[in-house]
Amino acid sequence: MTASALDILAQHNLRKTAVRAQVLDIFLDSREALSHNDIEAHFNQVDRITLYRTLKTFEEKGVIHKAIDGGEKLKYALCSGHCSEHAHEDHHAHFHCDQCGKTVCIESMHIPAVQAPAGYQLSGAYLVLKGTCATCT
Amino acid sequence: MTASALDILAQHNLRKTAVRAQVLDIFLDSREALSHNDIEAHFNQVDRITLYRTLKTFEEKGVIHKAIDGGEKLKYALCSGHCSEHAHEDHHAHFHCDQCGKTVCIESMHIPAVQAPAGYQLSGAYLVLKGTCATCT
DNA sequence: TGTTTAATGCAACGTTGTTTCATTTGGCAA
DNA sequence: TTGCCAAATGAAACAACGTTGCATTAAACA
Repeated sequence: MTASALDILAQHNLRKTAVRAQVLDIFLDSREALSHNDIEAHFNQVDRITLYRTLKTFEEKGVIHKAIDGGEKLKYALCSGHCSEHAHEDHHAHFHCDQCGKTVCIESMHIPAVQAPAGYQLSGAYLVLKGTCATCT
Repeated sequence: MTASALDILAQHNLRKTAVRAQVLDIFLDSREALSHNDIEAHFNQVDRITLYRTLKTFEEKGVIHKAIDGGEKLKYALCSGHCSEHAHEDHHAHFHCDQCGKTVCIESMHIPAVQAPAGYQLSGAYLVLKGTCATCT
C-alpha cells in the first residue's frame, strides 16, 4: 500500500486541510523535487502565501526536505520516511538536469562518508550531480 | 608572489575598472565564498546593478564560480586557477557553516568519482558539507 | 453543536534580480 | 597626447520572490 496524502498528514500530526492534501498529492504524483513555482503551477488557484507557509511547515515537521541542486531555485522533495521533526536524514544524492531543470532523488546513491577538516563539526553532507537526464538525452 | 586584482583582470582580458578591482580585492582578502550581499557590504557605495553584471561577467570569464552551499543565497568563490571561459573545474568540496553562514572551499577534499544512473549524462558533481566551522565551535 | 486553535486569504511591504537607455571610462591607434 | 570606439557604469523602471500582520475560515475535539 502506498502512503496517501492524508496518511502522511496524520503521521505528522498535521491538520488535514485541502491545500496540504493537494500539495502532498502533487509531490506523490511527480516524485521529483519541486520548487514553489512548480507546485503553484499544479494548482488551479492557490494563495502564494499559504503555499509558502505550507512548505515551511512541512519542512519543519519532517515531511519534505530541501533538495540542493545547484540550480537557481530552492526545491523541496518528499522525505523518504526516516525524517523527523528533529532531524532530516537525506543521505542520498540528487541529480539536476541542466536541460529541463528537473531534480530527481537518486535513492540508490548514498553519500560517501567524509572526514571533516580539523576543527569542523559535520552535521550533514550533500552530493549533487549535474548533467543531462534520461529524458533529455 | 600572490596574484593581485589587476593581474587577474589582465589574465582574463578584462578591462581594469575600479569596481572590478575592488570586487577582486574583496575576494582575495576574505578567501571564502561571498554572496552578492556580502560583497555589497564591503563597499562604501556601489551600484547594485553594476555588481550583478560584474559577478556575471566574472563567472562567464572563469574568474569566479558559483559555490553551492545549500544555503539560501547564491555565493561565488574565486576560481583556483584552472577555470577557463569554457569550463569550470571546481572539483573540491565546500563547507557551509550553519552558525555563521560562511562557506569555505575545501581544496583538499576532492569530489569522489561517481557513476551516473543509466541514461544520465554527467557534467559535474558537487559535494557540500554542512555543520559548524572552526571559529563557531 | 459549540469552542478553541490552527490554517487560510488578503494587503502591504521589503528584498532580489533583470531590462533599457543615457553617460562615462578604458583601450587603442593616429 | 588626443580622439574615437566599444565596453562598463549608473539610474529608472519593472518583475519575481518572499515575509509580516491581521481578519476570516475551517479543523479538531469535547
